[in-house]
Amino acid sequence: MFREALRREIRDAITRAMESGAIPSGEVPAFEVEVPRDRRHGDYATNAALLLAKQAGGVPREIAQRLVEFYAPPPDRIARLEVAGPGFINIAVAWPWKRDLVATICRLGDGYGLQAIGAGRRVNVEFVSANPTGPLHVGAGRNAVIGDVLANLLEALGFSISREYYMNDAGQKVHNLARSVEAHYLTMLGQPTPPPEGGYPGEYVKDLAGRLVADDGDRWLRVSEDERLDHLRDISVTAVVADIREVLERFGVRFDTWFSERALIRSGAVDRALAEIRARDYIYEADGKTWFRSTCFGDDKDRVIVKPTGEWTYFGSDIAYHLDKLARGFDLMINVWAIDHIGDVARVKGGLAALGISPEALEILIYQHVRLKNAGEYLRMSKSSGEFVALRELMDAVGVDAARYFFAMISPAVPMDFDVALALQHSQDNPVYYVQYAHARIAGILREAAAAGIGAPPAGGMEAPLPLDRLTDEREAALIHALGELPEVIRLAGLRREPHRLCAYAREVAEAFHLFYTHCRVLTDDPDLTGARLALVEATRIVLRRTLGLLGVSAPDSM
RNA sequence: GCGCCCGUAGCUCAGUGGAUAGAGCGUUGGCCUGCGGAGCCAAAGGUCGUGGGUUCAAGUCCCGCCGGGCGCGCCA
Repeated sequence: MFREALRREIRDAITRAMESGAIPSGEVPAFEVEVPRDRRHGDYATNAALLLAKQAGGVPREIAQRLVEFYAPPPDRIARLEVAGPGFINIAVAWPWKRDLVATICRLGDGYGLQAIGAGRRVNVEFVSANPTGPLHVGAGRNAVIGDVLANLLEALGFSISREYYMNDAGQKVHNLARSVEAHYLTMLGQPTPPPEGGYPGEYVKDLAGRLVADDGDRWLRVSEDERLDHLRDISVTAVVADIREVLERFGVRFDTWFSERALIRSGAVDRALAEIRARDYIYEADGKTWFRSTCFGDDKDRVIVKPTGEWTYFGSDIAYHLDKLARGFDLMINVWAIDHIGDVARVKGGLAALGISPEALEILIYQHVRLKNAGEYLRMSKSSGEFVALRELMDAVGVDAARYFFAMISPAVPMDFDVALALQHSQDNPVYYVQYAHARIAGILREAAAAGIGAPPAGGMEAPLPLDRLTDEREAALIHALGELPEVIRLAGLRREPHRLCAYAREVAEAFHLFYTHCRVLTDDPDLTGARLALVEATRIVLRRTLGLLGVSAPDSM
């Protein structure tokens, strides 16, 4: 809020100073308006003079001094401007401007922080997309939160977002699932059958077979193996997808589109994509296989795109899939992938490049694996080992709010240790409670005010002028400063694809509030002071609820 | 071997080329006579893996090395 205005005004000051010859003219550098680490330096600081000095020569502190003279903002907005250190300009926001922000937030309500940067550009965010061969494990939880929160952020920035799940429901993996169910099915009907090579050992596989026996009895013994496997695959995938969908919904994630790879292949889209790449001469036949010249796009060797059996490799359908997304009108595709797919990034982009599509149309956000720790021991997690911990179990154990907050809290680029024992034993210590507690406290104050007949400020219109000039305390100032950062946090977290910034911010706001709360009583016998502080409390509630909302974490009125 | 990522407090992690590197947990010691103590205050704890380089300024950018993760499938 403050930052946008400061950036604009400093840019104007630079332009005016250049025009008058007070500083060397040239391009306006990409300067920063940042919060100084040491808050005694003021609310904000800019390095504009340092960059100008570097660019056009001159003494940084002198240039800073000139800028200060040309800036000359009205005193009801900036209380102090001073040149400091090597040439920073420190900026202290004046009280009237801070008080304005409180009124603005109360007026905007949940609209506070919304921006128009995206200008309606259509963005497809594809995430989770786990193979439908079994229940989601905890790694999918991290993927889900990163994707969902990023989608929320981009929506707040004015992008038009579609959330998508790509189901790899064709190919060997789902075939193996069908074989695994078949083995149990046959065994249950008196034909002992060992589990297949590459099969899935989980309990859910047996349940699927059991359900089939209950529903259809031995009907599927009396058909051909192909027919049986087709049916088993269909019912298994359907059941697994339903389970995945249910878990994700409980986890607060809803997709606009569940995209089927089988349907894509059946539509002929993959054949068409291949034909187009072939027309551009990036395809050749050798050893009975069809190859893609990925070496033309920086790969270290060419890749098979059609196997000797005539089946597509995953690569063919991947290309067709991304073409399909573009055909649906998206300006940008963002995929959230686990680190083990890092090698595929260049290949898929290469495939798209072969069709003349800019690599910038597809952005792949890589996140590191989640390691589950239990009392210091790392748990092996893979579906084939059968030893994975399901997202459902984790969610049941620590709660949706804690799980989401925890997954969101850590930068995607950093491998994450999730200590199950700790989460189970000390879930009360999870940082999410600190933030939620601040919200609950606020709700308590507003309840109390209402019960005492004190009119809390309405979230919508604030027609009556508030006695905000009664806000004078340094903790009030610090809290307002924190509230002012929401738009910038949303901007950075969204544009840099760094959802974890929201958690750091939520904590900051909660901390500033708790500090305010301990030192500044809200409900007093001074009506004006009470009114002013109630407005600040309401503004804080809006910001906390908004931030938690972007994280998909609840903002409870009581705990 | 090649490619990408990570290395910051005892542990888990923040950190936008900028001023004295920050949180949480854990440890130690304080604070409940009015709105929720799931809170507040204070202390201890760091050669930012390592060696160079660029810069007025490097945890941040570049190069080498060490340690770790993940890839380098006619698996998806």
